Amino acid sequence: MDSRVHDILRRNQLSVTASREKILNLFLTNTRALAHADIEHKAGEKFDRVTVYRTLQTFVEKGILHTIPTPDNSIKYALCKNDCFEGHHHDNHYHFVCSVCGKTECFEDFIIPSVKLPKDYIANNMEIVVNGICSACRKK
Amino acid sequence: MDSRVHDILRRNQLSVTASREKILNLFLTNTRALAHADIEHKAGEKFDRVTVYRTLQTFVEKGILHTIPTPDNSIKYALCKNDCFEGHHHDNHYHFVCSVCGKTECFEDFIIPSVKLPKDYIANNMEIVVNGICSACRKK
DNA sequence: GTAACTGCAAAATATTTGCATCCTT
DNA sequence: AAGGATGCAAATATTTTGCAGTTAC
Repeated sequence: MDSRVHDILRRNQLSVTASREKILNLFLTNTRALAHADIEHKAGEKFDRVTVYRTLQTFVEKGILHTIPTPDNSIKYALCKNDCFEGHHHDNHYHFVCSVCGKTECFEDFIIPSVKLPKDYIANNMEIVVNGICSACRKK
Repeated sequence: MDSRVHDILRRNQLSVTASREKILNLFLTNTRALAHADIEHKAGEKFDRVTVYRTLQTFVEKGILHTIPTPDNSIKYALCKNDCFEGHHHDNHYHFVCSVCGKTECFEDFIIPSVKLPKDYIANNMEIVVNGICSACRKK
């Protein structure tokens, strides 16, 4: 169990329960984004379907996780970085989905260029999903 | 009925049926993107749910429509521009979703900056969804 | 006439809600 | 002890599949 699990839950005024600890730990020990099914059917674990729904929803509301829209329109979840706590999302990041293995990753260290909008439009945030082939699949 | 409807269907080797004509016409006479429910419950029309699913899928496969992932993870569909025929998507466009009225639009006339990827990653295309307030809602 | 498309029924999936019980604080 | 979280059952909602009848070409 990752040592940050407990702190993150307390920091967000969430009671520390077994399900929350295990699910949050999955994200902390995993670089890729996870879908509901990835969590529910995780080997060796038996999470109740409803608990997974509710836990993910709670984490998103608290800003611990954020959702990623994928090309096939399934929902994936990924950890927000530190800046995301308190609901203030740090939106200068984008997502990469590998079309071969399906791995979804969240990159923060790359400049996101601003986009021009038509007159009188206001942009609040921007979601960028890049599709391609990850380094591991490219080398196969 | 928009005069382009017939041409577009023939151009994509699709037989011209009433449902396809009506659904395609909705997109041609509408600047916003439409969700499955928008079409099925369209006033004055009674489309069979299954026919809508199949028609949308066919249009996406043919490259007539493309899907837009929205923040609430519902699927919306929008017309591809001419360049998209034959399955060659013209991906230099992005989508705007108004957080007030929910209107989803497809903009093509704005430069999309390239994004740097980690070493050995290959980008095939990029999906950009901008959230904000459209001009109509801003003026209210 | 033939192949493709539609619409109905039904199956399969996915998501939400209610509630009694259990756990955290 | 009190409030919140869980897990089961059941209600809803969504999407897919099968198939007989209909339509386009």
